[in-house]
Amino acid sequence: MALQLYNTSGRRKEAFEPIDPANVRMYVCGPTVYDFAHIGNARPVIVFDVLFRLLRRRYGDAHVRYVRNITDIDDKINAAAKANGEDIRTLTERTAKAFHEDVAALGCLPPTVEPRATEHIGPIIKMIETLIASEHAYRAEGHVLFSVASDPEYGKFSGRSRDEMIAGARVEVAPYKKDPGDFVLWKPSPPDLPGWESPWGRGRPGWHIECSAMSEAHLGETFDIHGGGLDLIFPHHENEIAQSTCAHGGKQFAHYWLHNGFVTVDGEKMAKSAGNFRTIRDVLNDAPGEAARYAMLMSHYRDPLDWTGERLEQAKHTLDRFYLALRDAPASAGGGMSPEFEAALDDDLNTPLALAALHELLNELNKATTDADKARLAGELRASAAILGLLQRDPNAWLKGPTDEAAEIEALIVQRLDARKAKNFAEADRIRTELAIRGIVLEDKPGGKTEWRRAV
RNA sequence: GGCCGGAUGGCAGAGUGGCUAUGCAGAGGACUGCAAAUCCUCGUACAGCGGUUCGAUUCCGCUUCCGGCCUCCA
Repeated sequence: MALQLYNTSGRRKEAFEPIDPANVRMYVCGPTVYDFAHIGNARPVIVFDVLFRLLRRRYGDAHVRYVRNITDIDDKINAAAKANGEDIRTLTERTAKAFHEDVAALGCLPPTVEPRATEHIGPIIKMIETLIASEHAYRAEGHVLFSVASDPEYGKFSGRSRDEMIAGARVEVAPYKKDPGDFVLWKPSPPDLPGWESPWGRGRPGWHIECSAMSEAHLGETFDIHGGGLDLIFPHHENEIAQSTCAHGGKQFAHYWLHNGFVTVDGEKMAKSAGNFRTIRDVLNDAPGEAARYAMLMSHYRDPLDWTGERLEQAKHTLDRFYLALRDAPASAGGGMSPEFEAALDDDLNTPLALAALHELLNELNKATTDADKARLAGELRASAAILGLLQRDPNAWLKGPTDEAAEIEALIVQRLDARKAKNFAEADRIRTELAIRGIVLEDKPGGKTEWRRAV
């Protein structure tokens, strides 16, 4: 079955067909690096990582080009640097590094290219010049603005008319704008803030133009998939489309637009003022990244997701069950995705249904009686889960966790086995309880062997 | 005010015009010295009101409630 994706442009599922049948190009809006990333930022990174992995499986690793930018020039960055008394460059480097560590812990592959806005000032200026030359942009008091009136298609993507936008505008309109909807492509920058020389004086780019310029630089004028959070539909993506199509003589920008839903925490929108701001770091403190990833994939990417401690616990517990089965299965070579699993992902990345398919495999694996069946099912389970970025670790590493007391635990287990052989069950239970208090769970396997793992 | 998306069992969460996923928690059973893990069985949910239909949780309309966006935002 062919991959179906829900296209925000048109608001329906469509069969995915890349422009070049052999190569896929995808752009996803990345983070603005001014602070630690929160759990809401993690969602698009994980969701599009799953899509990246699925596309790589289909088209080959070398045939999927995934670009995710880093916005390292922005008002919030300037403000945060000032508040910290930190150099701007130091702040963005530090924050970008933290972001990389966080998403790596969540099991996300690095994108093919990770362009930075500050490294694309040349292409940005060039694109703005093109827009001015074709009268889609104009200069006003040191700024360069995009003229929404010059683009009859403006507003179509996000489904709003210009009248509505004006009527609904809740922000004071700068007096130099010809139209209240016009947005900044370039703005002046004072000497104490980052800026670049340009035909319009020293300044810096607006947020929207960065993505248009960087996607063109790394994917060309037209590419296949553009992703991001739901909140970016307007104005960010609407503006990107306007800039890129107008700069490219009306050529279509991205063919498929994918947007992930929002994450709330304990039922409420995350806000520092509400005290429910949850960074990826906070979450990684409570659980392994793989559990957080599983918890994220429990909901369909377009639906809202409420992040709770209970959800994370459940994810952790469920992964224990999978790794328990994998631990006891014979080593398996390769294997493919299960058909049910593949069909679920093909249907607009239905990860909850895909996880259900994984549970079917788990159940079969637990019931399998021959080594051949076990190896086959374990292989299929791992090969399927790999697309979700799950179940790729060594089961014992997952179940036992980092520990330097393994030898001591093993010794106690031997003592307990001796006691059991002597039918001294009181002593055997005493040792088991002692370990339980330390968070160690024992499992007596058939054949007199005892396994241990860390309790959830 | 405008535009969009939701409402499913104790919780999480798919899906479907009739055969009513999956996981967690819970109950009973098998296995076990007892456990743990695993397996088996069980609970019969689709916000409300109308309409279409032989039949609607699924399609249509209205109502209520919730969330997102309306130039900071994943």
